[in-house]
Amino acid sequence: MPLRLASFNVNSIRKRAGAVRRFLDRVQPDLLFLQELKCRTEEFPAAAFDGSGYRIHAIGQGAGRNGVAVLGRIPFEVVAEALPGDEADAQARYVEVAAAGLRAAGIYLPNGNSGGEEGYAYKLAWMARLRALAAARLDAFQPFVILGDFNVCPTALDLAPGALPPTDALVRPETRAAWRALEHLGLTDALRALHPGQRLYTYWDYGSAFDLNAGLRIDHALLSAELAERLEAAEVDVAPRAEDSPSDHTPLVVTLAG
DNA sequence: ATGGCTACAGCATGTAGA
Repeated sequence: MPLRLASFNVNSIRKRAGAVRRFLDRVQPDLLFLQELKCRTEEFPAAAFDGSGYRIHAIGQGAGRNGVAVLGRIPFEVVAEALPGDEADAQARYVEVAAAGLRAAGIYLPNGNSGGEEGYAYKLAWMARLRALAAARLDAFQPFVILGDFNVCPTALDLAPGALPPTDALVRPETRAAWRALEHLGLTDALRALHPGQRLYTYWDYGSAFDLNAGLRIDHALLSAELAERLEAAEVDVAPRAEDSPSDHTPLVVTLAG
């Protein structure tokens, strides 16, 4: 049986519970990682998933910020609710599970455009901690995937021309260098590996950006070598972005051979 | 290169997103 993993930044789960339920019913991922819940853990609209066959583990945050979750139709064990070395960080940006013989980390990487240079430094520090974690997993030969909203356009191919200024935290040279440092540990960018040279986006700003296809590729799945060898498919599922009242992101779906 | 969106807290706008 292939294993299907998905990631979806929902921009408020309370607004998008219906969209997520439709996605689950249609695509049937084994594990789905959500970002930007924008609610407290106890406010997660779990009732919308009654009868779906999915178990939910949400890590919310107050003040309508951040928040991640994992929904699984296969057994999974939550092994971390914060990026290791980051436990004191109150921001809900990380969830890691053990399932189907692998480790999967769902992330909501800091945007880095707010809070001035301090805010940007937080993003780079977070990326450095993520790299240290990935290095430890790879050193242990642990089948490992990191997926989620990375808030990084890795190359010029990953954003519509002119969509962002070169000073934006999503494309700054230091951001891209930190992404490459992750890749160079031996991780495979699943979507890019199967679609080299193609302009594929996972985010379109509200307004006219979707109609103009002026998007960004900022949601990613990075695979360890064991999982890269099993990579069968990686697709952007654009359908949820075309619905009424959508998230500004749309799901990324990765299929691994069983 | 933002906020012309959108969401949230909370009740007037400010913050954040990317």
